[in-house]
Amino acid sequence: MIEVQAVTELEQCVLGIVWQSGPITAYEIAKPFAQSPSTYWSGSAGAIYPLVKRLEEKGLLQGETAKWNSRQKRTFTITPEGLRELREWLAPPFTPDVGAVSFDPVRTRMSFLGALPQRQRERFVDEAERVIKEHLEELRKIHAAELAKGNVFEALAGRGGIHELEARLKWLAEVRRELVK
Amino acid sequence: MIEVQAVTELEQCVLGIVWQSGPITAYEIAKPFAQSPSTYWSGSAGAIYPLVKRLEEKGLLQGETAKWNSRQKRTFTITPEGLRELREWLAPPFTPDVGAVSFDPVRTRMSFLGALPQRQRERFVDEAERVIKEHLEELRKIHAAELAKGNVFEALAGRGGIHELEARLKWLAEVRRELVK
DNA sequence: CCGCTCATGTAACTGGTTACATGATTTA
DNA sequence: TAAATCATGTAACCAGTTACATGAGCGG
Repeated sequence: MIEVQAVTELEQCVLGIVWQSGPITAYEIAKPFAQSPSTYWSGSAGAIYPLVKRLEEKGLLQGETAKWNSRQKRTFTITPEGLRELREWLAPPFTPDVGAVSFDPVRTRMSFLGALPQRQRERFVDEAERVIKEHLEELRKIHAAELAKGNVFEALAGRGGIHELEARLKWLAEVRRELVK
Repeated sequence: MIEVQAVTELEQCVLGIVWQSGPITAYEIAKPFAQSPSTYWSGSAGAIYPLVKRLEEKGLLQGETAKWNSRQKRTFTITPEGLRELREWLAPPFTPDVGAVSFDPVRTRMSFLGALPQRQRERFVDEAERVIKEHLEELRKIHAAELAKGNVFEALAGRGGIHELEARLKWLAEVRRELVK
């Protein structure tokens, strides 16, 4: 019986960050999550510090305590097994959910929009458009920055997010036409 | 001090289902989640049964035990407070994350695609396109069914999902062009 | 010297998850 | 009569969350 200790999506993602930016501290790993426009992961210390410890115990990360002025900090590097794990996560075959439609709070609410009176339905669409446009602007700034830094794959990923929000706006425009009809 | 017992997104969603389809059993509430193409919520008994009990305790749902042949089953109806809660969830102002970009496993992986050799990067895009197209086909079928049933808002929501996956395909086509360049 | 950032953790909680258990009803 | 579906729950688990605690280094 093979011991298949599951690696979570966040763990895989951290593996990717360490691959790209290692040696790196847990603090530095957490930062991009905390600052990301996506709210999916908080990037809190309570998530990351135990996580890197776990990955180290699994042999996917290698920790090293370095001195930093008078104090010391712990940096992590990806191991060969970690890189293998990362590549296995990245490369097909994918788990079934990879191609699935994502969770979108606006879409979820849309199903029940009939519970609002007509005027509030239109306000719903207005406000959704507004907040999405705000986020879109932020994504465009980040994307420009990634391009400038030459992070090709980060930039490509960012473009994916932009496409998603643009699609959401296009959809909402359709919804509005349907509502006023 | 006001007792603000938070209602989760899944709870709100269940509230919406009961509003639309009540009186309804916990079993029937769970089914659409379990069958949904989205894997975000499992729709397991372990999620729904305790949840409806919670909502009943909060006074947002009203349970009633009805006889069903020789057995009995418990059906739930939304209360006036439940409807108020539902409308508050639906109507603006939204919580900040509502307009945020969603979690997309393909996009997450894209950031680290540099860890794969060139040929596997192209295979990544191929496979991603393939699985997304599969899901898209399923969404289109469901959308047609919702339209046929006259569920306007369900159909509109479904269209949102279709737009999202179409945007993902458009994005991947761009990525491929970038990769072979 | 004040406040911000860097840095490392722990503690309590929780909203889900999977898996299990049971049994009636319906349908092929 | 066997299999699928309807129906209701519980138990153990767990990967995250928020909040707390601590303290050094640094820029103005």
